[in-house]
Amino acid sequence: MDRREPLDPPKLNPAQADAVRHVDGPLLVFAGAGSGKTRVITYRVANLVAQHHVAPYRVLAVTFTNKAAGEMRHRLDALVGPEISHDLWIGTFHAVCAKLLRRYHADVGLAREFVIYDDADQRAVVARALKDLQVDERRFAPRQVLGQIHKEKQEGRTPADVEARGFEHHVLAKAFAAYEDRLRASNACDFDDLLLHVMRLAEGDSAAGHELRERFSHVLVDEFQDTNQVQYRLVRALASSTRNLCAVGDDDQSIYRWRGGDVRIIRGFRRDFPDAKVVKLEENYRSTARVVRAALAVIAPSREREPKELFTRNADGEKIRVVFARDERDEAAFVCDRVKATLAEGRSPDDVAVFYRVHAQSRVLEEALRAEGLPYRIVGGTRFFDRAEIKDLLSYLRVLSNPRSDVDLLRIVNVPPRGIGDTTVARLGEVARARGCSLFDALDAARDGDSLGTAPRKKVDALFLMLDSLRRAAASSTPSALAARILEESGYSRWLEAEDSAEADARIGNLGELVGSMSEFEIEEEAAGREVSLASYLERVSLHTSADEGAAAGPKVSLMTVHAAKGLEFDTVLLTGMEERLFPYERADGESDLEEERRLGYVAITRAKRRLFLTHTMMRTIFGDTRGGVPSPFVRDLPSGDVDQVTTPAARSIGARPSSFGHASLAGGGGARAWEGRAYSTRREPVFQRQAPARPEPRREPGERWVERDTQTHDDGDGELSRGARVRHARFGEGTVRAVEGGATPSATVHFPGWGERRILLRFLSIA
DNA sequence: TCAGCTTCCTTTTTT
DNA sequence: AGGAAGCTGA
Repeated sequence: MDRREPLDPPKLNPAQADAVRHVDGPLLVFAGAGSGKTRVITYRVANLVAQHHVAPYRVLAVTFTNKAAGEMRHRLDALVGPEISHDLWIGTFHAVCAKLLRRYHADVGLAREFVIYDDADQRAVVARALKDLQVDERRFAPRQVLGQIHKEKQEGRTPADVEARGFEHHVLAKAFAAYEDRLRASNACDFDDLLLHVMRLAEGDSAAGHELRERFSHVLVDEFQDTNQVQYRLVRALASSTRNLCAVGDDDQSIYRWRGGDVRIIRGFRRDFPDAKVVKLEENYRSTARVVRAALAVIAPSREREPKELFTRNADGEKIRVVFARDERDEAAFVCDRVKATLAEGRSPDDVAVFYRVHAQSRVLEEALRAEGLPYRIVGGTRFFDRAEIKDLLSYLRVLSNPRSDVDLLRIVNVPPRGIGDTTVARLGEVARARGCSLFDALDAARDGDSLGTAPRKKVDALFLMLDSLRRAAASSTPSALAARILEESGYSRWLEAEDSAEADARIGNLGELVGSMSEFEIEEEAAGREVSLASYLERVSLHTSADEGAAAGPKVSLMTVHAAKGLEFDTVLLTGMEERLFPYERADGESDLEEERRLGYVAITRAKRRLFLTHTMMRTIFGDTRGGVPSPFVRDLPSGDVDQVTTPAARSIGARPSSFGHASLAGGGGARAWEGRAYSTRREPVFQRQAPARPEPRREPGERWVERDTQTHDDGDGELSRGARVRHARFGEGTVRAVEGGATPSATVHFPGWGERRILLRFLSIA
């Protein structure tokens, strides 16, 4: 994100000042897009602490993402100084609750080492529960059932509540109950539980509940329009002793209904807090007047909005371009063209963003950018921590920390292969059930007795002994050292090495990175004076995800879904796929879903600071079928006076006319050109590619399988790399070599600015 | 145990 | 179209 405004107060406008000055009692801030919300939040917190002597540790500010929390912390560091900022409670809902549960775990029936199950773990639990229930697998897919369970949990309901809804919910209620039982037995939580546990405590009569309600004097919630019922009840409870609850958000930007966010909460806040002070931030400082008008035109038809008047004093700026392309490839060619033109103006690729409604649209865009050698990054997508080898290693660590975690044990019981197949695992499951113990204990029990044949018994014995010895090692070593030992003693490293494939090498590299990041974590935590334990590392990892994996080095065009774009801003925005069925997405039907699509369109448009393109195509191939494209109704809502129509040559050559509005002005030049796909790029404007890299970087991170496909980044390792050399790594960018290690898999220790020292296989480095 | 085949599905996604 | 997950045969 590029927020480089100075931290010393530019003048606050009256509304902003109003919000900042408010001290006691409930406060609701409607923060329009680009209205300086973050500034208001941070100044208000600073004001509480500095002017009103509120103890920093009694201020709680919650966000939805780590990134938002990090930014808030960063800004407050600058405003009030690190010593004070350090004591403020700033974090995501989940991180804050995890921290509280570290203190109150016993009150909710968890052991101190409880683990947090991610999506895949949760699905595994549901799958096992469903198997036990012997329900029709076709009617009850784990994924679906898990989704239902989350929906219930996000509304704060229990299996009993579901059961009470009637017979047709019986299976769901049973599965839900079994899921909860299994989590509890595993000493594990899902993400919802972190919040639910704390919410129930804070609403309850226990001593812990009383403490929780007294703990914070001021509670602040960012992106309040996306809160779900549980989150709302949680912050209400936490703020109940003082009622100093400050909610900041914009109902027009509520786009997460599908994951529990309930826009009615922000709209109904005044009903729940009739004495709330309400402030509306309505002046937009981000965008040109045309962009603001376009955004307002798109959101205007929405019903049930909180009334507000977004305005700007910025100049009109450039007209918005609505671009009619032939198909998605032509659209991509247009995008490339605009990127080049922007670079030719001397701007950075960082200034440009390409948005789409669904990930499936990204592939064609990527291909085109890559073919043109334009640097780009995909924001979102698959995460480092979802990679199989990473999850394996983490499962080892989690089993060692919390042996009751069956899901983790199951994951690694035969990885690497050690002759403990499905049959043996099933037997172990029976043992566990018969004794009412965990799988880990069943492992121990099966070492003698006759539940297993001789051969499997030996294997199980060996596994148990290995885990047991690692467990003892766990007590006395750092997480990173333990991880290294696991890789050694479990045979995991040897297994991968034996595979001797590019993919296996990549996996080894990933594991190396993980271990490296663990040492980094240890150093950081020690420096901050915090206790370093396996449990604390695991917690950090569970709550920490792709968004923080860092935008790697080098300026790049950003590609992302509109959802991922919320909260960001860019000089130039290309909003693609503005067609019926795609945006609004066809599966969003029903009035309230359409309203949310509209808000999504509003979010997309308001990201643009200066220049905005909306593209649509005549036909599009997606999900395997080709369809004709009708311009999105949102395009038709745009104010005609602020829009220029453009038709790409390829589209024009097959007779496309911007007929959808009738006030079109055609882009000049270039008569009919070929039918072939690249028509547009054949008449590209003169481009000075001084910014474009001579050779395109390999495509990488987030989003991809971690397999190095690009041979030119290989360094054959014949000694030309030495201390002090400048090298480049796909994820960490440029760095300086500190040491080189030879051997079968030569590697180097490299210092990357912002990342610290990493040990990296030479094959992943190129000379910078 | 595993590669290769089939079938199914496909919005958005943080934690 | 393309990916993931499940299944089957060697």
